[in-house]
Amino acid sequence: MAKKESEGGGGRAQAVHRVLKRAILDQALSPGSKLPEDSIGERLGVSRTLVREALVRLSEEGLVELRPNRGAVVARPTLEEGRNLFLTRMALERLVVETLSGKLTSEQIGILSSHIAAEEAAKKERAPSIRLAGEFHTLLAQMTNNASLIRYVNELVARSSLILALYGRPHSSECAVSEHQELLDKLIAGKTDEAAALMAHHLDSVTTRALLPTDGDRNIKEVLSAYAVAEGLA
Amino acid sequence: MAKKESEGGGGRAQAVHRVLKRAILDQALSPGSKLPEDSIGERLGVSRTLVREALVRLSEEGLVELRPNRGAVVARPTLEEGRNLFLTRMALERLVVETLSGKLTSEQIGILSSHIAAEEAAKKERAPSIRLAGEFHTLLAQMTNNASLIRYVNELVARSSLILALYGRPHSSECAVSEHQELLDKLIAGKTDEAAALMAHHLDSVTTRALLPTDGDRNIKEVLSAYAVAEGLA
DNA sequence: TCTCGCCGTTTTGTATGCAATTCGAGGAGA
DNA sequence: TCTCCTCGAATTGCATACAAAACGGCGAGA
Repeated sequence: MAKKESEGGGGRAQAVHRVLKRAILDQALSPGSKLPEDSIGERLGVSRTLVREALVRLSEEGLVELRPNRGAVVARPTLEEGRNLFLTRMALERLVVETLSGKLTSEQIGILSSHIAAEEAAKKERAPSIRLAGEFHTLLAQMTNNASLIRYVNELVARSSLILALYGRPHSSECAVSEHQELLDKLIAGKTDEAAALMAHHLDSVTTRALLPTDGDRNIKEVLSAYAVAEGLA
Repeated sequence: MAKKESEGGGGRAQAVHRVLKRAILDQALSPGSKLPEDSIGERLGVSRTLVREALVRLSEEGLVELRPNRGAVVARPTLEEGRNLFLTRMALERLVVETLSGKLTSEQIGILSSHIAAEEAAKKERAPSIRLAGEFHTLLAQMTNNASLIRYVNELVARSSLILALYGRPHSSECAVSEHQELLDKLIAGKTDEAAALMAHHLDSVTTRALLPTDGDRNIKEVLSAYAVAEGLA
């Protein structure tokens, strides 16, 4: 009964997919990074065929951009795509809380509570805390038992990491852990509307706190100012 | 400027993908049909490699089930997945109408109106009318300019066809054309809440009218009764 | 100095070949 | 007759080979 392979899924293509996805979400591969089939396959000990399959999957999930004849890169969503993405997230996560409100089992509550504790513990380290914050949302989605909802929330949460990597403020704690705790309380209490409002506020604050400041104009200025100094242009 | 290829996308892999997707949505390939790589490739004049890529894409979209070592088949969502799917659809399409309400340009109104006219005209033919009804929803989503929203609505609408193919009543006109017209009217008038309610009702009626009747119990009984008669058992 | 175009290198696109697995049809044994 | 086993055919999993396209450097010409 023991599995020979290190892990789940099916074949090695899935494994490649998981490796790349993980690397992207950890920002070991940052948006815009090239993903050459050859070197990836060589490094992972598989042929280009499998790397290709993994890249196709990732592109379907929106984590990778496949440019015909020009190779794959880690996706670089625009700021507007980012905002739209959070709009979509909000619509879906509202469904999540509506589905879950007042219906959490004690086992589920335990899982969520300990997850929040883990978030609290990891608050100081940037990379893990980002991942854990995302996982809280996917964990919630998981509990709905709604396959399509789960898939989409997963994708959106994953892509949110990209957005935050690109446009997020360096020090914004993307998800205030306390908000997760509050949300959980409302869900347990079955206060659906309040929970939904909280979720909306929670996601909205991410976009305004971490994303908005300030609309790309500032980014351009920042970028240019660095060059200006280097060129002695004030 | 004239394209050599018959259509859009990029390479031939996308073309294969489109062909298969179209065939599935037209129910030329019905749920459960086997999709052997080499016969498809042979028929389409491409190698298994490209068919494989297309199948991977389709499986990511949820239209095809990829069974390791056992080939691909057209997906057969369960009834429960179906219901959940419509729940998800409702959440997303609510966002669509909220986004669009009161903001349709006259050009867009024209497009939608003529589409509704086309639906009306094709009302009698089963296959095209199903496709057109779906396209109305994807058309609306398209107009939001929200990339992720568009993608998900597209996927969900496509999968809805599968659901209806599997569990839909033979004669249920899945989307009453008049409801599309009403919805459009509300959107133009900017009556957001009414439009949202209408959309909710519209989708809900699909699940209850076409899907619910009646919860699988009846299906089992029906199926068994046929066999019973054949065996002289009542 | 700047631009354009040529050509070698690198990377992707696609087909094909071989090994591994599954499926199904007999056939032996009970 | 039923079950289980074996073996061959069909199909997938994966690697590799070759063709085509893009990238980059270099030199010619303005």
